[in-house]
Amino acid sequence: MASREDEVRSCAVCGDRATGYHFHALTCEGCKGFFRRTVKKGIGLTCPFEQCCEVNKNQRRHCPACRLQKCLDAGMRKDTPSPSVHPQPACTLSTTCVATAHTSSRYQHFHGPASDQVHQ
Amino acid sequence: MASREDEVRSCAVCGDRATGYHFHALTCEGCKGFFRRTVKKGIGLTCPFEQCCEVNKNQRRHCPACRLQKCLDAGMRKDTPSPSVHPQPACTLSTTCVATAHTSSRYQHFHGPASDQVHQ
DNA sequence: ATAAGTTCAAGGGGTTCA
DNA sequence: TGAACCCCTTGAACTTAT
Repeated sequence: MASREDEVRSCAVCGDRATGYHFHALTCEGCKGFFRRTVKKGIGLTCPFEQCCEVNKNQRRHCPACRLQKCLDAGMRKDTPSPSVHPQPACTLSTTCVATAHTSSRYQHFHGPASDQVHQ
Repeated sequence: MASREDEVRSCAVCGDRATGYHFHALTCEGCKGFFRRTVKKGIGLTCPFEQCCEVNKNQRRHCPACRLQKCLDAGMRKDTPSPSVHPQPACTLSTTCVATAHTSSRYQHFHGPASDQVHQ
């Protein structure tokens, strides 16, 4: 139908109108905010059913667990620099350098419910 | 190395198409701008991991700290030879350190994640 | 011709508040 | 919860300098 090149782009999670790429997936403002908040809280969500609730524009609010799951399935994730091979601390000798690198509590990651990522 | 004009010249930092030499290294427009801006700001970037993130065309935005590191490794520098301008690699002093590092001179500066926007 | 600097629209993450 | 807004970073295109 939409023949225009700037045809409506729909949210990869709920199908609503997408506003752009958010956390690596084309999503609407709603799912963008939902994902940000949820990941930040890092709480565990549980689907009261079988983890297969439908997630569309009208029902997306009904089951956060399934919505989050769909977000992840859509490829959403906090920006995690891809940790290449196993990190080889180049500066192992420099006390100063290593000290901060390793003891830093910011050393947590991977899509995880990590609190703060590489962000402002 | 690449002295042939027909050969595709790729950015020494991210592999994207290079547009020429910028700050003494063959780089793309993106890394050129990134380097200029970053050095100018002179803020400390901190990698949430271990300063070993992959830096390619698609991921270069994810970890500014590692991107800057790779710029330096590629030989980029402001024309002013005065070392006071750019960060002083903690590892440069140690031969061993440099030797073990998979790339070359890795450093890690930490002016604290104060207000920096280490973020893509 | 090259490389350094400048401009500016787009991208995208965070915050606010109804 | 999500629309609206804010603001920083990017990078392509352009201008200036050598």
